[in-house]
Amino acid sequence: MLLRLDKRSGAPIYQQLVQQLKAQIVGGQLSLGEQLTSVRELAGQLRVNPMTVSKAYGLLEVEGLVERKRGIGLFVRDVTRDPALRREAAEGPLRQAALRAHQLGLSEQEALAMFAKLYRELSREESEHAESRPNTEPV
Amino acid sequence: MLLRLDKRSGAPIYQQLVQQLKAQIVGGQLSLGEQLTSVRELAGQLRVNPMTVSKAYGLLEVEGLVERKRGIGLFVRDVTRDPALRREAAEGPLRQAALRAHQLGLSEQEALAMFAKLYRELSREESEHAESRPNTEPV
Amino acid sequence: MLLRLDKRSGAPIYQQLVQQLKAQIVGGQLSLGEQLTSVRELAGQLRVNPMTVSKAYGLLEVEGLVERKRGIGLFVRDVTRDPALRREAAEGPLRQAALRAHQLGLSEQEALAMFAKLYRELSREESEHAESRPNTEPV
Amino acid sequence: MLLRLDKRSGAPIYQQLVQQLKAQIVGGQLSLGEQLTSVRELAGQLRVNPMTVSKAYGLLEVEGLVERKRGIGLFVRDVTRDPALRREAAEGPLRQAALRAHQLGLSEQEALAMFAKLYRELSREESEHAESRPNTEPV
DNA sequence: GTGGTCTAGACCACG
DNA sequence: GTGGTCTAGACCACC
Repeated sequence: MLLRLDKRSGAPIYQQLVQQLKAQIVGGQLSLGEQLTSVRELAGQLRVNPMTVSKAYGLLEVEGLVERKRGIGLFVRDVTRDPALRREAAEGPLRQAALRAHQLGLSEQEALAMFAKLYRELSREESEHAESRPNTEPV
Repeated sequence: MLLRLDKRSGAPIYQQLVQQLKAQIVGGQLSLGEQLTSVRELAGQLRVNPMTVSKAYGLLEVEGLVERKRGIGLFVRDVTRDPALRREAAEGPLRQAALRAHQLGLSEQEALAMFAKLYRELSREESEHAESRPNTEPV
Repeated sequence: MLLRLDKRSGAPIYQQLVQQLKAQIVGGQLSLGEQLTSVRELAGQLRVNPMTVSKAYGLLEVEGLVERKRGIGLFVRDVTRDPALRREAAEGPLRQAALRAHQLGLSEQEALAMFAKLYRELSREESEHAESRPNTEPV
Repeated sequence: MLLRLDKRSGAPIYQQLVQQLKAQIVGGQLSLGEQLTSVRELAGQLRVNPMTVSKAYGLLEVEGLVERKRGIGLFVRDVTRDPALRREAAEGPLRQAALRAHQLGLSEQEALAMFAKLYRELSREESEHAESRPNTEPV
């Protein structure tokens, strides 16, 4: 699970977790039946209070995106992965970023170049993840 | 001033204002010596309490980006507009957006297309603004 | 914490708080790691609105003198306690007082005597504080 | 007239003026019948809006410390100069200064030494004033 | 329990 | 008209 907390954003941590986990479920990065990292381990990796992780997981369960198997863990449920929905879910952060780039006076070309570069970095990081990635930041 | 509040983001309103205003100052959208929209007017436009706007303005003053002229208003101070700084300031939101797009399983191409479209919408909105200022949101 | 608000001074309450707290931190009356009186309690003791105290605390945080631990409280950060800085920080109010004494035509001897007396009263008050904390003003 | 504005104090300028002028009248630095510096000149010297000086003068007149002779200027009226009153009037700023020194952890000895030094500087400045002092800060 | 944010509305200082 | 301060009270996030 590729999660990144933005301490400067001002948004509550549990909310950042919910949004990112939800995105990965809807986006298929977390596949049906996959087990979520345990509360304690994730809390350790993110250096966050376990209650915070627990709260986020709780909200995912309430929304029906995740299923709790007692004594075992949380698992991703079957979920509509409608491409239109996914694009819609991406719109908020993208608009936010476009706004900021615009306010900063970056040209469309500059902004697009930066965006593409950052996107590729993420892809690269995750593939490295997949190979060997025991227990360290970033998650 | 093109400002957009994201009620869903969880970040405090005054902080959203600070970040966006700071971006416009550094980005040159608000030029040196220009007067900021008055507290009361901006509060009215954004349908927000004047104290919230005032708090944001106060923080900008503390940071030295803005100067208060008593009884008159707030004015943009001289500020370094180093392009490198601007790109750096844009990085946070861009990375956030790239992350979300990636988590949602959007391809780089899809994401870039959406980003470009949103950026252009902003440019269009602002130019329309300039022509005829209908006294409505967005600001 | 020995804090005294001067209602007649015309200076905003939050600013009086900031200056006095800053002085105590730099002066070592509030030691490293010590927890500040909670917003609500201090507000109660000073008979002031909690937001006013909170605003003062917020400014101390912005200045880096104080650290917020979420859900726990505010704590004094490590800070240079250079004696020269302390004397410099004392100069403002001392000059102010000297000026007023001079303007009122008090001789140097008279003024010094009054100053010494007032200083000793403060020391006495604080030591009494330490022994038995009667839940009353002054703080 | 030896007047000093403290921009950092947060107290309104006109109030600082009132207090200092009042002190000089009660203290006898401004003697009976003496004419106050004109609004415009004082405003110029202090680099302050004339309305601010005017407001201060107006309040002195209301309090009966000063008399307006139309077309000529303001003059100091006869006023009780009870020494006890003068000491009382000095107490506020002195206590303020003692508090700050105490909060900063200055010893009584240190504080007294600083106070004495500042007091003497004022006396010296004023005597220099008396000799030749056309139009520059400090007033 | 901790601090933080926001609102609505009153009042002040300054030009 | 400008910005600023303060209050009272509601509600949130985190431990």
